[in-house]
Amino acid sequence: MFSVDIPPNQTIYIKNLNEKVKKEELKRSLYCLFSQYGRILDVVALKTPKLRGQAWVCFSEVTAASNAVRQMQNFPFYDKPMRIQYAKTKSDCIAKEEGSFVPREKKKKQEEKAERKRRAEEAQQSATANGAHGASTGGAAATFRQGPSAQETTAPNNILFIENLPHETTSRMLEMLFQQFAGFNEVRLIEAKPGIAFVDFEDEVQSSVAMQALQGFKITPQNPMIITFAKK
DNA sequence: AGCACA
Repeated sequence: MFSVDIPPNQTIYIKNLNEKVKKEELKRSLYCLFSQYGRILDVVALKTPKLRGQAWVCFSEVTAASNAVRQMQNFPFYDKPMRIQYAKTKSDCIAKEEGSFVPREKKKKQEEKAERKRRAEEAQQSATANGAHGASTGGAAATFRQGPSAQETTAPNNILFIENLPHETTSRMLEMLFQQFAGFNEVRLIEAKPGIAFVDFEDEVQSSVAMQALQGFKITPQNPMIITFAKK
């Protein structure tokens, strides 16, 4: 029942992604988010009906994938907790690095499988009028730590207030994290007060997107960042 | 829920 029965893989499979996010942005955000665990070789996301809301992130090391699976499990990403497993098969980009890549066409079995699946789905669709069991357990939420919901007490602002940063944080590092979001302007570290920063966006909608996406992001395992709107 | 590589 648990996803543990999938053997470790250099590639992680992520589902329950927010389907409203555009593909390119999604890939960039995932890249940025997961690059803390190791070198990323590729990020794959498709918007086809069967594959939207899912993505694959290919690491150069299995250990990186393992850490990502554990530590980013249920991470709130664009408002939805990510569900992460190892991928079931080897990614093409990995096979290419190993030199074991075979352009897909020798794989008749998979094609047959796919067609059988397709037929089964068609048959099901004709009989599908129901089918929704909301089993979203907010249960194991202790696997990641999120900042307090102080954003409820502060009005939206185009400026974000970041705290709980490791003291070694540089503005370069924060830029790498935040510049992927539309409307990003600049990062300001406060030398007098290490551990906090301000991040400017064009408007509060864009700052909100970044806040949601990076809330709880850990630059080090001990430092989930707490993001709130700056006070006016 | 859904495991691909356009």
